[in-house]
Amino acid sequence: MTARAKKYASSTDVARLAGVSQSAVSRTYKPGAKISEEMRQKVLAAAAQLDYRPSLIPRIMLTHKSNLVAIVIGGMYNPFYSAVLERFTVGLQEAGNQVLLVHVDSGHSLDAVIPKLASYRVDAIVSALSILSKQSADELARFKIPVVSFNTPVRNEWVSSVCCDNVGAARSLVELYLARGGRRFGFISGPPASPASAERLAGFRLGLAAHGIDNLAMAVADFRYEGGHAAALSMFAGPDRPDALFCANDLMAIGAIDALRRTYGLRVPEDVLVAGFDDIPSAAWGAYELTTFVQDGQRMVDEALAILRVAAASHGPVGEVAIEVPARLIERQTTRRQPI
Amino acid sequence: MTARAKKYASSTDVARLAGVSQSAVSRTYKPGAKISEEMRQKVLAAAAQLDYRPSLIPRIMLTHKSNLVAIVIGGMYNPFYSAVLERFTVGLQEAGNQVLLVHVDSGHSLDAVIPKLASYRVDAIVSALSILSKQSADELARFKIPVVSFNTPVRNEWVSSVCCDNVGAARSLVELYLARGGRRFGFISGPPASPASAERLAGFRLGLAAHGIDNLAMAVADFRYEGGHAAALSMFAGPDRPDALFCANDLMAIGAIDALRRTYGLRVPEDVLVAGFDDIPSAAWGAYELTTFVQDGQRMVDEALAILRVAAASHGPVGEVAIEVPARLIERQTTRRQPI
DNA sequence: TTGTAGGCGTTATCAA
DNA sequence: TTGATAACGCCTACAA
Repeated sequence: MTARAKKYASSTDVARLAGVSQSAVSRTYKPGAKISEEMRQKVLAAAAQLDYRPSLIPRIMLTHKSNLVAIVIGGMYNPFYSAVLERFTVGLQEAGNQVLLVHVDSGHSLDAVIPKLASYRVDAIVSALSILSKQSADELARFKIPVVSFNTPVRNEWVSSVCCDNVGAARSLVELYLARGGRRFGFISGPPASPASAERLAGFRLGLAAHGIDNLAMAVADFRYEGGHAAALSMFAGPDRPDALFCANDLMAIGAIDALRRTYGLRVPEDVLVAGFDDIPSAAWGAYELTTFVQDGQRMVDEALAILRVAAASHGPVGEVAIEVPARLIERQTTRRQPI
Repeated sequence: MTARAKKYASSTDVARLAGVSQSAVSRTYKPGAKISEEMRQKVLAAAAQLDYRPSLIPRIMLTHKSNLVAIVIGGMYNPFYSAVLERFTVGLQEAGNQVLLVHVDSGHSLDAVIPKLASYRVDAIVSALSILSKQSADELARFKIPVVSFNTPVRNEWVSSVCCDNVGAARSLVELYLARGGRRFGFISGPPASPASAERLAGFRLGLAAHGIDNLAMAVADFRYEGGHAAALSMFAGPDRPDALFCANDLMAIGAIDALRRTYGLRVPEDVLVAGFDDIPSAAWGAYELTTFVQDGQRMVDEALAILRVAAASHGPVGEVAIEVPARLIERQTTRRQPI
C-alpha cells in the first residue's frame, strides 16, 4: 500500500512509451499542429495503451483561463431556479465552459465562498442568490471577477445584473384585479431581504395608489409552498378577508390556494382572485391553473450569457450593465370571473 | 489593448513586493507551517495590497487531486432530482470538494462527456442519469475514475450503484390496491430505457402474478407531467377502464390525476386509485395528496457520499458496491377508500 | 517535421 | 526560521 497511485498518464509517459519527445505528444492533440501522420499514429497507439487524456490543468496556469464559471445558488426547491440552473448549464457547456456549482444556504450571502472561487480561478460567477450584498459585490470587484447577478439589482464595474420588471408587472396586476371585481387586496411576500419580493410589493402598492387604494393586507413568508399556505391561513383567519390575493411567487400562491380551498372552503376565483409570479410548471397544472407572470428564464439566461461573453472577450470590467427583461402576464383560471 | 491582462497576482508577485522569498509566501498560507509572526505580517500586507489569493491549480498538478467531483444529471425538471442535486452539492462542499455540474440531455448517455471530465481530472463522478450504459461504465473503468451511479444498477470495479428497492416497493403496492378494492390495473411507465421504470413495472407485475392477475393496461410516457397526462387520456379513452393506476413517478401520477378528473370527470380515489413514486413535494399538496413511495433521497445521497469517501481514501477501485435503499409507502388520499 | 528548453504557480525537500 | 531548487504536465518559442 505504499506506492502512491499515479492515476492519470502524462504526456511524458506517452512520449517515453512511444519513443518520441513530449512535444510530439502535445502536438498530436493540438488541432492544426504540424505533425507527420506516422508520428501521430505512433503517439496515438501509445496513448491508447496508457489510456492517456491530456490534462487541462497546466493550460489554466499558462493561459490564466480556467473555462470554469461558477453558479452560486441558494435553494433549488423553487422550480424556477432549477430551470434557470439547467439553462445556464446547457448554455455554458455549449460555449465551451464548465460549471462549478456552489450552494449557499438561502438567506446567506456570497461572501463566504468568494475566496474559494478565486482559488479555483473561475473565469466568472453567476449569482442566482436572492441576496447579494453591496459588500460582496465590492469584494468581487477587488478580485476582478466578472459577475452576473440574477434577479438582484446590485452592480458595480465588475458586477452586472439581469432582472425582470418586477415593479411594472406587479403594478399592472392591479388593473386586472379591479377589472375582475377585486376590492380588498392582500399580498404574501417572500423573505424580507429579497429585493425581488420587495419590488413586487412596491409595484403592487404603486398600482393600488394610482387608484387611491392604500389598504393592503400583508403576510410575510419565505417563497415556499408551506410558507404561502401558512400565510394565507393567518391572513384569512379574521374578518375582512381579502378578495384579491397577490403572492410574490407561484409556489406560495399554490400553497395559499390550497389553504383557502381546503381550510376555509373558499373558491378560487369566485371568492378570491389569486395570482403568482414566475410561471413554474405547476402553475399550469389542472388543479390550479394559476394566473401569473412569466419570468422569461430563457431570455434572462441568454442575456446573462451574452454579458459573460463580453466579459471573456474584453479581459476587463464589462461596465455597469443592468438589463431588465419584461414580465408577461398569463391569465389562467384563478382570476377568470365576471366582475361582481 | 495589447497588454494581456494578468488577472491574478501570484505568490512570486507578493514575495517581490514584500522583499521575501516565494517560499515564505507559500508558508504563510499553509496552516501549521513554521513562520515568524513578523514575516507573516510582512507577507499578508503585501498580499492585501495585491489582492492575492493562492491558486489551487498548481496543487492539482502536484497532488493529482483536484477535489473536483462531477455530477452528471439529465433533467432537473423532476423535483426529486433537483433535490438530490442540492443534497449532493451541500454534502460534497462540506467534505471539502467542489462540484462540477454537467448536464446531459435526458435519454443520452455519459459517453460524450467522459473525456472532458477526465481532462479536468475530476476525482470522482456521480451519475444521476437514468441511463448509464455498460459501455460507459467500462470506459469509466479504463480511466480509473470512481463513479457512483444513482438509481441505475450498472456496476463494475470502478462503478458503484445506489438504488432504491423499486421491485419490492412496486410489488407491495398490489396488496394495498387489492385491499382497497382495486380490480383492473394500469401502469404508466417512464422512458423504455429507464431501469427504474422497468423495475417498478416488473415489481408490479410480480405482485399481480402472485394473485393470479396477468391483465395490466400499459401506457408509455416520459416521467413528465404532460406525459402522464397524455398517457392517462389514452389509457382511459376506451371501455374497461382501470380502477387502480400506478405511475412510475409522481410527476406523471399528478398529470394523470388531472386528466382523470378534468377530462373524464373521474374521482380519485372513489373511481380510480392512483399512486406514484418519489414523494416529491407536490405529491403532498392539497389538491393531490398522492399516495406514493418515499425514495429516501437524503439517505441515498449519504450512501453515495460514503462510497466516494472510501474511494478517495483508497486511491483505488472501491469494488463492486451496490447499495439498495428501501422505499417506504406513504398512503395519502389517492388510495383511501373502503373496499367496494 | 522534430526535439530541447524555459516557464506557468504552487508544494516539498534540503541547505544555510 | 528562511531561501534556493526541483518537481507537477503542459505549451511555446527556438534550434536542429
